[in-house]
Amino acid sequence: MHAEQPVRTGRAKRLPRAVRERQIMDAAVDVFSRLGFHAASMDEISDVAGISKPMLYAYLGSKEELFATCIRREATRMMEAIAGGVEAEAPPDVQLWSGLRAFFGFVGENRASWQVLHRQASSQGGPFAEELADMRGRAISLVAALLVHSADFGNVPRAGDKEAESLAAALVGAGESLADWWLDNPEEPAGVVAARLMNLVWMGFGDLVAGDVWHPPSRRPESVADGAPVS
Amino acid sequence: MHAEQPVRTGRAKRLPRAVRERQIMDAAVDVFSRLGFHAASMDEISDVAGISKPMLYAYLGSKEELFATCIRREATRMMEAIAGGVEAEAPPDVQLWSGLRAFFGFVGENRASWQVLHRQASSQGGPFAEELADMRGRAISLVAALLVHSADFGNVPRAGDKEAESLAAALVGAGESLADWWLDNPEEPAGVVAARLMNLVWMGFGDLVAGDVWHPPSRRPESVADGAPVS
Amino acid sequence: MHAEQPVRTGRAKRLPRAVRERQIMDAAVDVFSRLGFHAASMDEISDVAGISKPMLYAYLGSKEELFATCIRREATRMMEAIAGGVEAEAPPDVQLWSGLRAFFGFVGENRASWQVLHRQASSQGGPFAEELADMRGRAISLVAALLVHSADFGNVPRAGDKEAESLAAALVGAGESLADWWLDNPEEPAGVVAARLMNLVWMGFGDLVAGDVWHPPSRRPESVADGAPVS
Amino acid sequence: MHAEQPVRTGRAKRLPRAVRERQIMDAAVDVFSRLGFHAASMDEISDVAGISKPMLYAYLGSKEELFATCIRREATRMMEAIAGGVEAEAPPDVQLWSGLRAFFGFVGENRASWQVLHRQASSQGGPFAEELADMRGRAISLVAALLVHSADFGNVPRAGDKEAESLAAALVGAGESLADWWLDNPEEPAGVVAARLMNLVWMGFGDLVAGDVWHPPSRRPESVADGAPVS
DNA sequence: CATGAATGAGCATTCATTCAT
DNA sequence: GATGAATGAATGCTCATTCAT
Repeated sequence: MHAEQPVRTGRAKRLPRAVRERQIMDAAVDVFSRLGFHAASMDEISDVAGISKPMLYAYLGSKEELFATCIRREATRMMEAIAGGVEAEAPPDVQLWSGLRAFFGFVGENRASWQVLHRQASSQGGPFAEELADMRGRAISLVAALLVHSADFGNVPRAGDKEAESLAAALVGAGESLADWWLDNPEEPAGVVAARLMNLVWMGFGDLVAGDVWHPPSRRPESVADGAPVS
Repeated sequence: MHAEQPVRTGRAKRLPRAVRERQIMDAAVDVFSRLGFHAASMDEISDVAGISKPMLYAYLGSKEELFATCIRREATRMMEAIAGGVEAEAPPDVQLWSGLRAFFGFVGENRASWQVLHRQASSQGGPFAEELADMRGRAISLVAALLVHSADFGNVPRAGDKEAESLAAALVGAGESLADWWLDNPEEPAGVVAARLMNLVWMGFGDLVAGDVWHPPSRRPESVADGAPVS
Repeated sequence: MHAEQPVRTGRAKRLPRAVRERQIMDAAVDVFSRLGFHAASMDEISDVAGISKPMLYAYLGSKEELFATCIRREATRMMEAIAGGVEAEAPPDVQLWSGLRAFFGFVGENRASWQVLHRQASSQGGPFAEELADMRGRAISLVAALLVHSADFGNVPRAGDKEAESLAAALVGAGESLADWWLDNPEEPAGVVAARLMNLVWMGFGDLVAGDVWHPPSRRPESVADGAPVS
Repeated sequence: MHAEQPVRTGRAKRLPRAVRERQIMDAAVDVFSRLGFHAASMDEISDVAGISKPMLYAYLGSKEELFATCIRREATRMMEAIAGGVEAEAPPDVQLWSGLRAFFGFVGENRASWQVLHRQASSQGGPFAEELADMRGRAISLVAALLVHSADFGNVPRAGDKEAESLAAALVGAGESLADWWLDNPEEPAGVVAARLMNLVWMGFGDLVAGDVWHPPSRRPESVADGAPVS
C-alpha cells in the first residue's frame, strides 16, 4: 500500500513536482481513510507526507481540493482496474464476471483507497458527495447497460431503463457490502465470494428476464406502495 | 418529517422534560443527517431545536452522547418498524418479502433517520461505528438465518454458515443501495422497487440452492483467487 | 464541622429565614474551602445546602456576595473565639499566650473555616482580598499594640510603631504557617506547638527590647538595603 | 519588571522560539499574579504577551501546563537567588541571615513572581498545590537543618527533628508575612526589615536552645492541648 | 524552493443568573 | 415561598490557512 514516513526531520529533498504530488496524495489517502475527512488534519497529512504545510497548500490547494483530488484519483484507479479486467467484446455475463473479479481484486489490494471511496466520501456534504455520487452513478449505468444488453440478447421485450438501473444499483450495493464483509472475513478467497454474488445475481436476473418471478402468496406486492408515500 | 425553526428569538416556552428531549433529538437527527457528525455544530442543533445550548447539554449530554443517542433511537425505530411488519410464523420467503417492504416503507417515511444511519454512522471512528456495525451485523445474521432456514426446507445439503452470511451481507447491501437509488428516483412506487429486489434475490437464491449455477465459459471462477491475496 | 446533605430530593421544608441562611452558609463554607472560590459552583453549593438555586440567590445574593458573607462570618467567628480566650486586664505576655492558644484551638476545630480564610480569600482579586486584608491588618495591629504596650512596661525607649507592626506581621505569619504545619503534623498537641512559638517570639522580643541583638560577623546588615530598591 | 502591551494589533514579528517562550511566560506570570489561576484567561495572557492564542498553545501547552511551568520557573529563580546569596561554609547564623537578605531582595525585585508563588499557587487544588507545597516543604527542611546544625554547635541536647521543623515552618511563615507587609510599607529598607526578623528569631532561638524559656504565670502551657482535639 | 512562525475563526462546554409556574 | 427550566456570556482549545525569512 502507500508508503509513510511517520516523523520528518530536516529539509525535504527537492523532487520533481509529479513525484512530490504523488507522495502527498498517498499520505492524504492514508490519513483520510484512517480518520475521515474532518478528523484528518492538514498537520498530520503534511507530517505523514514528509513535507511542510505550506508545500501541501502549494501543491494541492485547500483541504477540500486535496480530498476531492484524492477521491478522483482513487476512483479513477479503481475504474481503470475494473475496466482493465473486462474485455469489451465478451458476452455480458463474462463482462460482468470479469468486472466483479477485478473489483474484488482491487479492494483486496487497496484497502485504504476503498475505505476512502466507500466510507468517507459518501458521508460528507459539500461537493464530494456529488462527485462521488456521479462516479457511482456512472458505474451503475455501465452495469445497467450490461443488463439491458444481455436482456436484448434473450429476445425478450426490452426491460425499461429504470428497471435495469435499479437492478444495477442493487447489484453495485451488493458488491460493496460483500466487499466489506469479505474484508472482515478474509478466510474465503476473493474468487469464491465473487462467484457467489455472480451466481446469485445472474441466475436471478435470468429468471427475471424469463418472466419466472416470485409471487407473494396472497397479496400483490404492489400493495405496499400505498403505505410509502414519498414526501 | 421533523420540523425546523431556522432562527430562534426570545425565551423558549417551558416544556416538560420528555417533550423537549424528543424535540431536541428530532433536530439533532435532522442536522446530523444533513451535515454529518463532525460538520454538525451544537450551535446549529440548538438553533434548529429552538433552544439554547445549555439546554442541549443539560438534556442530552455531550455531542458524542447526543449522536449515540440519536443513532440508537433511529436504529431501534427502524428495527422495530421492520420487525413489526414481519410475521414470525410465516415461511421464509414471506418473511423476507415483508421485511423488505417494511424497510422500504421506513426509509421512505424517515429519510433523515435513514441518512444518519446509513451515511454518517459508519464513517466515524470512535464508538459509533462499532455500535452501528453491530446492529448491521445483527441484521445480516437475521437474514442469514432466514436463508439457512429456507434452504433447509428444500432438502438440500445445508449451506455453510459463511456462505449464507455472505449472501445476506450482499442482500442487505443491495437493499441499502436500492433504497438510496429509490430516494433519487421516487417516481416508482416503493412496492415495485422492493418486489424487483425480492425477485432477483429469491429466484437467484433458489437456483443457487438447487445447484443451478452460472459457469464462466472457459476458466474456473476460482482462478481469480490467486490475484487477490489478503494482506 | 458543618453538616452536608449530598443529594436533595423533593421540596425543601419551609424554615425560618435565619436557619436557612445558616444552613446555606455552612454549605458554602464547606464547598469554598474544598474547591476555592472559582472552582466552586453555585450548583454544587445549592445541592450541598439542600435547596434550589433561586433560593440561594434570594437569600444570599450573588456568588461574590455569598463568598464575602462567608468570609466575614468565619473571620468574625475566629476573632471572637480568640477575643473570648483573652483577658483584657492580663499582662501582655499572658494576653499573647492566651490568644495563641485560642487561635490554635479554633483552627483545630474549624478546619474548613480556616482553609477559606487562609487559602482562598487571599488568592482572589476583587473585593475579597481587600476585606480579608483589612481583617488581617486589624489582627496585626492588635498584636502590635500588645508588643508596644509590653515594651513600655520595660522602661525602654518606645519602639517605633512601624517596628512593632512589622514584628506583629511576622508573628501573625508565623502563627498561620505553624497552624498549617500543625494540621499536617497533628501528632503534637496544639499546646506544645503554640508554646514553642510563644517562646521563640517572646524571648526574642525580650532580647530585642533589651537591646540584646544579633550582629553579622563582619558587615552591617543594612548593607543589603542598597540592592533592593522598591520599584 | 515584565513589559506589557495591553492591546495588540497586526501580526507579531517573527522571533526565535526561545525568546517568544520567555516573553509568553513573563506575560503569564504577570496575569496569573494579578488574577489568580482561574480568573486568568488564556485570551488575556495572549493579549499581554502580544501574540495570538494558538501560539500560546503551540509553545506552552494547556493552561495547566503553562501555570505549572510558570510556577516551576519562578520557584527555581527564587531558590537560586537565595542559594546564590548563601555561603555553604558559613556558620548557621550567617547562612540564615544571608538567606533572609536574598529572599527579601528577590521579593522586592520580583513582585509578580512572589505573588504567583505565595498567593496563587497554594490556593489551587490539582497538581500545583502539591508541587508548590513540596518546594515550600523543602525550604522548611533546609531551614530546619540549619537550626539543628546550629543547636548542635551549642553543646545542647539535640532538639527533636519535629521541633526544629515546626520552628522552621514558623520562621518561613514569618518571612513570607513580613515580606508582604514590607511590600505594603516600602518606606523601610529591606535590610532593616530583614534584620529585625533575624534578630527576633535568632535571639529567641538562642534562648530556647539555652533552656531560657517563657513560662505562663500560673498554668502550664500544655493545658491548652485538651481543648484542641485533632479531628 | 521550503519552512518555522503566526493567526482568524470557530467549536464544545460550563457557569452565574433569572423567568414562569 | 420554592422550583424546574431556561439563557447570555464566557473559556479552553483546535484547525485551516498564510506570511516572512
